[in-house]
Amino acid sequence: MSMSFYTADSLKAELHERGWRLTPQREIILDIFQNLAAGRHLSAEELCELLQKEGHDISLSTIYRTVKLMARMGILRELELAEDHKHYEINQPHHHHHHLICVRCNQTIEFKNDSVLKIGDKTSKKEGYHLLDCQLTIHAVCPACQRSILPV
Amino acid sequence: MSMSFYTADSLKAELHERGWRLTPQREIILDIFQNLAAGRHLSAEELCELLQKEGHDISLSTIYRTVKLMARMGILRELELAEDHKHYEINQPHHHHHHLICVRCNQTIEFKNDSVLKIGDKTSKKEGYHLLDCQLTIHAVCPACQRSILPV
DNA sequence: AATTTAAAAGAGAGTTATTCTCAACAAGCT
DNA sequence: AGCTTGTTGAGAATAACTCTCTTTTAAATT
Repeated sequence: MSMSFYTADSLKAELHERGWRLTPQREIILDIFQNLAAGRHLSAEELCELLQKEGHDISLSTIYRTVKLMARMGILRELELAEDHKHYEINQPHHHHHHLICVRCNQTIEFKNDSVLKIGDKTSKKEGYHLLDCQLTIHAVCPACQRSILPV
Repeated sequence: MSMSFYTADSLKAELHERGWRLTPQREIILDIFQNLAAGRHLSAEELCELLQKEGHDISLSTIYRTVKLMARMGILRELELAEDHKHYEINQPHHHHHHLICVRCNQTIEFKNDSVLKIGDKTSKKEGYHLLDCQLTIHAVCPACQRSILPV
């Protein structure tokens, strides 16, 4: 199972294992995600704005590269919500949750379910895979949209 | 729970409920997916090629519109595999399966698990949502990539 | 501490999946 | 048969993301 908390040091160690480097940009981005409210996720654009608001000018290229890197390391979860871009959030088993998405209005509800991670663990182990993240995504129609006559 | 099989007639009925129409294009695309081998999925481009091979010239615009429509109706599942485009497959509870994806080489394994659909059912019911589809996606590192020294 | 070297950042161009626009067409009701 | 309005097709437009290439810099080595 993936680690819960990364410090700058543990990130540095893991990067060095692969011949990579800890840069200020990577440290700052990790910090942003770790201080985000539980369950809050960001798109690349949103992360860029948030960084600028905090006085960090990190290029979009670097942001895209970094979130993808961290997702591949298991530090971040890459979410495919209903919008046309990805979202990222910190990957912490304690706050592990899933998403119920309305395909019409895109309203999204987070929910927890302990069995899911167990299934993910069991399945990846069985195939010899090293688990990074598992997500249950439910596509459905919310109560409001069921009622609406509009063919949205 | 969503229906298993759509005929041209049941598709027509469901479209008409919403003031929509059954067109030859929609009928042909439904037919393609229903005759696809179990578990086989197509991207919009692949679907376009397959249609052409069978002598049906349906524009890419229509293909994109149709698969999205059918996904929103619960007829198709919209899959986010590791590639940079979506895949679609027929949504049949009997053949309901999930995906284990290697984040490094993108190799994907399909697996079944009966609990997942139950969780999806229970969760959507609890929130008053009408279930269309639920997918468990596991991101992991495959055995080969764990062994490889290359930092892919 | 200075040197070295290869990874990473930044800037902006490039790519590509997907959506949008709008005129022409046609499904299905009357 | 005619009418209404949803749908198609063609291509332009959009936007998320990646790539390229030069400059910078982390960090290992001396």
